Amino acid sequence: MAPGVTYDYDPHDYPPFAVTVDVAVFTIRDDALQVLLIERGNEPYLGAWALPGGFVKIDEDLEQAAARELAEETGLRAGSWHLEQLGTYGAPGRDPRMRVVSVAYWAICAEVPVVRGGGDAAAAALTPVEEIERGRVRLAFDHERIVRDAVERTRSKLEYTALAAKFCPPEFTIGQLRRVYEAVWNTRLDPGNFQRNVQESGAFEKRIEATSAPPAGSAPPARRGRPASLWSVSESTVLDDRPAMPLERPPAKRRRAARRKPTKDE
Amino acid sequence: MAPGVTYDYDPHDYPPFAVTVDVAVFTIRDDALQVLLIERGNEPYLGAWALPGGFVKIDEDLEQAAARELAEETGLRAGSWHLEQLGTYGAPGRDPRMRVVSVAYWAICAEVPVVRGGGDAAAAALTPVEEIERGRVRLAFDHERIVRDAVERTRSKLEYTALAAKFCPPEFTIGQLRRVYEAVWNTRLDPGNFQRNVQESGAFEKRIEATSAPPAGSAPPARRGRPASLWSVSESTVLDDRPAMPLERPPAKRRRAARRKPTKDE
DNA sequence: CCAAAAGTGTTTCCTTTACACCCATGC
DNA sequence: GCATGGGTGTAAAGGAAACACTTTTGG
Repeated sequence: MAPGVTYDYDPHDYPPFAVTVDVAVFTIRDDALQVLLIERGNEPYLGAWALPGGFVKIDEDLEQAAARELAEETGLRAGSWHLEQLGTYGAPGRDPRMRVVSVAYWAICAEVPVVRGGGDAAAAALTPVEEIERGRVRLAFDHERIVRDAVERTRSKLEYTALAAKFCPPEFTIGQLRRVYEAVWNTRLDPGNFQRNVQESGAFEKRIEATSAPPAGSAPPARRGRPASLWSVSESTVLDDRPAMPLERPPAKRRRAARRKPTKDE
Repeated sequence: MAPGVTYDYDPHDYPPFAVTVDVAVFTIRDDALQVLLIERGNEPYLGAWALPGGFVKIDEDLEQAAARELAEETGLRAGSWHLEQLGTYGAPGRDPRMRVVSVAYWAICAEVPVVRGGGDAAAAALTPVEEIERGRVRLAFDHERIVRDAVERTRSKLEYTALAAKFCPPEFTIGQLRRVYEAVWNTRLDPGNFQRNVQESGAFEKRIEATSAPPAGSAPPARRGRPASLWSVSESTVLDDRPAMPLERPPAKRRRAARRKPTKDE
């Protein structure tokens, strides 16, 4: 549909809506799940924190609009993220100016370069989702609801897909991947069992055998301990889709503290 | 937001969209999952099959609009269904007349009285989803995509919630509930194991102990065999939410044909 | 009587869990 | 050496699947 097209409908029957997209961009930082927020530079809610977003253009696809907002706010280039529709929020009165229907998206990025306000954002910052879940951050519009829904959806999807890999660089160690799950559910997983599960899931494949060679390039800098092999998502894996991950179910039964080795006289 | 409100935005910056809802209404009929379709009485796609739907009113909530369409098309009264948002479909050009963003919903009804065309529907009919999955029915707009997504979502939700009960009357036998799963996945489940799973899930509770009394009222008419107890969803069960159903996972491993009883000399 | 549906009992098998333990590195 | 993270082995516990069997009805 080209710009300049004329509409042949009667506005009385077909009321005009403004359509926006809002994007919840997640990343792992400081071993915690964080979401990108911007400080609003315009009314309403001037000065409040909100999700990045904006109006959909008349000839623009919805996901395209979300990707555009995401790129504007982070400076990242297309394809370096996973972007998916979350749901649509359109209660009358959610925006005091006009009737707005907002299509919410959520995204996973391995890292989010926080850009100083692009567009109408006064500032941008990564915020731990735990802050929001505890109600310690006041968000504009119904964005708290959107963030809560997005977090739930993210956790849900990580349980049965290989999407966790999108929180990591293209090649990663199994330990890095484990730390994603540990951050998202704020829990601890058994490294040995996790190792096996990743290997046997078929969703990942080993790229670089562990070597003593200096891990150059984009590989994670060795810190300590035995060098790890680097893995990536298998060619055939559809990130987005089930069934991928028979990993340890992170949120289900919380792991008990390690038990002492039983004494001989037991 | 009251009718007659004036908008303070510039249509150049905030282009006007038409917003519609489309509803995929599912029910079980003839032991098969079926979806309600209407035959379009207007252009475009005059005469084609489509999902029930229509324009959202300017002061109407999205779910309210979906419920209104559902009630108009089925004659059912509010509350007798489960209605949930599916996703939003808004590619430019999906409607040749104008730029439309459609918020799709899906619903479960225990039974769907097929009403002759309400509104702009020439006719209405239940159609087995298998017909659509096999591409044997041509649908208007992008409604085939919506139906496929809705079916997938329905199957997914039945796996981990107690929503299957919404395909049954308020009180139902465990056998009725099993037949829902069997219809939705077109499979056979072990009656004994299913029985136990329902009882132990905690999501349901027994209402009426099996009796020889004539099953009057809305109770299902006894057909054959031993009378069954009637069950309903437990007070505390949140239908919509996990975790409810550790039932047999219907689509996963397909059940093998029953094996013969091993002979003694085996 | 037989067929069919409801409901219970039981065995077998497979997966998950909770570790123990060895390996390779930095300090 | 010692702490730390990578990676493998394994025994025990728990749960799912298969199916025999009993109960109660209609025809």
